[in-house]
Parts: sequence; structure tokens; C-alpha cells
Amino acid sequence: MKLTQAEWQIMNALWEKHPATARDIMTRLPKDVKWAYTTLKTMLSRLSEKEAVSEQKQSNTSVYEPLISQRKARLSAFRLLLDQSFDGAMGPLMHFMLEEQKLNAKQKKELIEILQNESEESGETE
Amino acid sequence: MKLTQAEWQIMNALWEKHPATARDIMTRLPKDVKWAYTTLKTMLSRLSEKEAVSEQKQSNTSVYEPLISQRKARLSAFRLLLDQSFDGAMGPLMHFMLEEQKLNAKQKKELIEILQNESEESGETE
DNA sequence: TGGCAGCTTCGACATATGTAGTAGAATGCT
DNA sequence: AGCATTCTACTACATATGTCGAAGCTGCCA
Repeated sequence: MKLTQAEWQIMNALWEKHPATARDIMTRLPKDVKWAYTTLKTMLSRLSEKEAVSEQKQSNTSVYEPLISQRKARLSAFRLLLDQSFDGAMGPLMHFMLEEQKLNAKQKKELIEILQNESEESGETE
Repeated sequence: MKLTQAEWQIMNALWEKHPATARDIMTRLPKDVKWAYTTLKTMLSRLSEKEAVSEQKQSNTSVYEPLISQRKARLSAFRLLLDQSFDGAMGPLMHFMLEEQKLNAKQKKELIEILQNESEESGETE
């Protein structure tokens, strides 16, 4: 499932809290997004066609629910980035992240801790 | 500079070895890409318009050179993924990568080492 | 019960992206 | 010189994406 930029903004708002109406979602979109209400509705319809969200009518108002998990969406996006921009390998990506200083000292420290903790355990989510 | 999927495939081929002609690039595209020669040319023209590559005529044949570095392109793509899909924070991304088992034990170990070494140094930004 | 307010559905349109054909110029082989 | 090969430049077209406006329901309140 590939989401477009606009779709990500909507899905992010929806994952944050749902079910939600179009109005609800509007208020949770990034501040710099200034869509007409119908623009959002159009996007929601398209997401519904794509089976990314479900649409239920409560009397005259539609209530939406995500049908794809954030985890799956992230996985797709991540894989795409990896394949498309980093030769499909973690190595280049890791190097890139470190070289670009995408991590500050504190983050590095946290990361090290996470890594060390996780090294002991197994387990998954969803 | 945002590159599309098709553009990434071309730029990857061009970064790999350049200058290069359209024919050269054709041979280095992913195996599953089966474009007509003119399709590639169209893409190259668009990349040229976008100032992502330069086009020089050697007599009657165009020779291309990347004008944007792979590093910069990766940076854009990475930032976009981070902002769009991971709340713009490394934390969620790191957790995601670990949970998804994108890193095996050895890689984690290496990563920890790199992190600890780099922790002392400083660097610059873009 | 007449309306306003808010929702919904449809249709429309611009730009972006993917994909390619055609025509004509430049090259090079014979 | 004449022809086949190979390029380039243009044009075209479908689908995807971003953005709305218009018009028609629904429900609630004075």
C-alpha cells in the first residue's frame, strides 16, 4: 500500500485518534495544511476506494477508521526508501544516518541503550 | 530536490558511472526496467529541466552528468520519510527498525560501536 | 415549518508522472 | 553519393495527485 504525501497527512491524523469524522481529522492535520473541507473529503474518498480507510455513515455524517496499520504503512515507506535510494541495504542507510549527524549525542545514547536492551530480548508488535 | 521513482532509477545509474550517454544509462538500469529508448530520453530531459543533470552534446550525442549529489538526494528522501511517516523524529524510526528486525545481531553490535566512537566527534550540517 | 448550517456526492481542472511514437537531423558504411 | 543506423526534438496520452466549487440532502432550532 503506497500512500501519497497528502494521504500520509490524513492517515497520521486518523491513526492518532479514531474513529474520526472529516471535521475531527481537519483539526488534527499539520498546521500548514490549509485544505478546503471538500479537498479532505475527496482524499478520504480516495483512501476509501483504496481500502486504506473504512467509511461508516452515522445518520448523515461519515465516520472513518484506518484499515491499514501504521506499522504496515511505515514498512512500505521504509522499504521503498531503502530499495530506491539506498541500494536496498541497511548498511548504506546506517552510514548515511551517522554521517549526516541525524542523531545528536542524546539520541545516540538512547539508541545505544535500546540496542543493548533489545539485544537480549526477542519479540514483535502489532 | 524531490526525485520520482523513475528518476531515482536513472540517477542511480548515472551516479554509478558518469558522464554517460542515454545508451550507457539504459544498460545500467535495474533489470526489470524495460523502457523504450525514448522514454528514457524523456526522463532525462525532465531531469535536465529540473537541473538534476546536465546535458552536453558531443557532436550529435548527449552526454549526461549528475548535477545533484547522491548524498543530497538521499538526504531529501530521508527527511521526507522521517517527516512524513515517522513524526519527523529519529526515535520512532529507530524503534521501527529494531522492531522490524531490519538489523541482525551483528549489525546491532557494529552500530553500537560506531555510535560510541562517533559520540565524541562533531560534524557539520547541510 | 421555513431555513440555516453542516454534510455528502459529483464533476472539474491543473500539474505531475509514466510511457512511447514520429519526424527529421547527423553519422557512418559501402 | 545513397542508404541504414542512431540521435534528438516534439508531441501525445493515460493515470495519478492535489484542489475545489456547485448542488443537493438532513436535521435541528426559532
